[in-house]
Amino acid sequence: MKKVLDSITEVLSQAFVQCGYEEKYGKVGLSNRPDLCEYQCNGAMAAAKAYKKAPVQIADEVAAVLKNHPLFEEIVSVKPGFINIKICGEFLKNQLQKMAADGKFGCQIEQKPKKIIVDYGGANVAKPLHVGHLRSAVIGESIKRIKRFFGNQVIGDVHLGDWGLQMGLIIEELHDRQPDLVYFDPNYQGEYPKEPPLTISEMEEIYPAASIRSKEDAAFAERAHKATFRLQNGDPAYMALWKHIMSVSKADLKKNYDRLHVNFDLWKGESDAQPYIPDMIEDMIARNVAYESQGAIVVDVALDTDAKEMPPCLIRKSDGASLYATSDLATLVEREKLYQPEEYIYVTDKRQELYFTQVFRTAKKAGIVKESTSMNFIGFGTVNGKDGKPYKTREGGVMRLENLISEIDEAVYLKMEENARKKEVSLEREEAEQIVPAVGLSALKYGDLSNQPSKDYIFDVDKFTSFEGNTGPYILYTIVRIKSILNKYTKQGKNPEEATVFYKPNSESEKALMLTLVRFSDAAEAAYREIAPNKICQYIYDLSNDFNHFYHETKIIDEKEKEKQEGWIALLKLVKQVLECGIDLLGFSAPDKM
RNA sequence: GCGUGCGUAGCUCAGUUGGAUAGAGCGUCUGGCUACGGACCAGAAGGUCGUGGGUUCGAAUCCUGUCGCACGCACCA
Repeated sequence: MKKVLDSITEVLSQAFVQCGYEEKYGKVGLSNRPDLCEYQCNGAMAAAKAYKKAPVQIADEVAAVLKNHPLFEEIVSVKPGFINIKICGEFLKNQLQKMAADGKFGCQIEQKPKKIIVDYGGANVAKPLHVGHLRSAVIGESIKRIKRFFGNQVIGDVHLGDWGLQMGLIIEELHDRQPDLVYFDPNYQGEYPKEPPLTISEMEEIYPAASIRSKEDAAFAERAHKATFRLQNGDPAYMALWKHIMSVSKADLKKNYDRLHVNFDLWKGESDAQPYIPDMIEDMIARNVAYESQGAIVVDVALDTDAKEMPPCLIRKSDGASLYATSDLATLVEREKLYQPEEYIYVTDKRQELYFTQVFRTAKKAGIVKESTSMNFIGFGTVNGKDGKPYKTREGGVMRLENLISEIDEAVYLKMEENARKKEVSLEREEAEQIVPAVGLSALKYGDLSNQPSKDYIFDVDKFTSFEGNTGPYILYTIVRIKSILNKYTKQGKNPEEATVFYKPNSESEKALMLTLVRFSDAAEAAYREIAPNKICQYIYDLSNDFNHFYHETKIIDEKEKEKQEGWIALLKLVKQVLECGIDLLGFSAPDKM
């Protein structure tokens, strides 16, 4: 469906041509003076120079031509040379009618859908999720949903850290605690047990303990390194143990990600890439892409155009061990073999930008990834506390994600309790248990996503969980309120489903709401194009505000005129759908009550 | 040292890619609402866009000098 801006631009462009100017000057944008107009065209000022005429004169000519055009309620030229436009309510009404019938609310879906792999999450097996994992999960999930909304085939991969030193640490710690386990008996020949030798809560305790111990006890650290090495060389006992650790940990991670409404299509990890490493490195050396330098194997990735120094990409350490880059490249080998995506998006901490530039260049130079494949790095900033420093626990330790969520949920619960007290109703425990996580999640995700991904932001529980202002709960509240009105309408014995015909705007606030509504596709497309979920937040916040403004001065349920009331119900439904669509793109959903 | 990013209201952030009087929220101040659609609404105060220069009809936005902060600069992930 054609967008409002395009329709107006088309008309303006024709008018410019008719007056003897180039078509390109007819470009129309949103007004930045809503008090004066809804849309504006600045082309007359640009044209003034080219045609050596006063801008006002040009604007006057164009506005005169369009004076009685049916699309406009008003079109005037003003002082320096702006053309100010208000569009006709009837046209707006028809536009909404089309928008409501369009499954994507007027968004232009990708003509040629792409296959895209989004690499996000980055959890480490056996280690608890912490604040650092929050942004990757939240931003990555939203990006995945946005890309998918525009028709692409998107594969989300958690890309677990499942092959590192933490495995050796756990194995050795377990060895010391339960030396009788068959995994540690060198003479054992039988099948290894199907039941895991440890639970998730044991593992949660064992890993940090082992990690601390390795820093104080050099001999233990050495043993852990050796165990890791043994595991990576396929020792059957350790492999059996590793599989148990994996399954226990994955189940727990899944549970935690589910709570965040973060769903991965693939649960691949570094270990999956290991089989590809030897051939890959050999091939890169054989084709002179990689070479030896100071005992290590490296790939030159510097370009003449680089302003900054670009160190070579290391793919094998001088001691023969592989690195993060090795595993990332081998992962690409596997992904190309299995999926051949046309685009990659990595969502990680922005401090890794240089590193990923190296990996991307290496992948292309080595021919692992085609030149035409786009490889994007979305780097996010740090989650800080109110002091502007990385968010920590009160004791100064790493903040676990679980605790962060509990902190938010607790704040939400207290607010709900307080509100219930004000209204003098009691808060049903069962109801609260359903609502609190939903509201908490909106607070957490909206608080994160409303910032630009690349910027650091301050994690402020009070601000995020506030039911007022630019927050997740405020958006949810708006949706819940609409649901409540629709319920009331149903209780009058009417069916909201039958209210499908829009009514032309008859108040300023109603028109403002409609104008914001038709802007959805612009906001969503900008978010899509720029990989910027914060644009969705900005938009749904505007829409919520416009809606609240409108409903405040409109008595919908008491309206006697049937057509008008039905038009409003249709409008409400569309606002609700668009808001729900918006929060779904952000990765959360609204409860029925709150 | 080299490089990258960022400096916008007391605080947290926007700013449609060069347009009119730089916008929101929180906080502060004033007013409305005994309401189950008020977790809201109306209004006020608050700014030399870090700072100096340049480009042009026009700059928070582009170029440049400078100050401050954060981050990164091959065998960690």
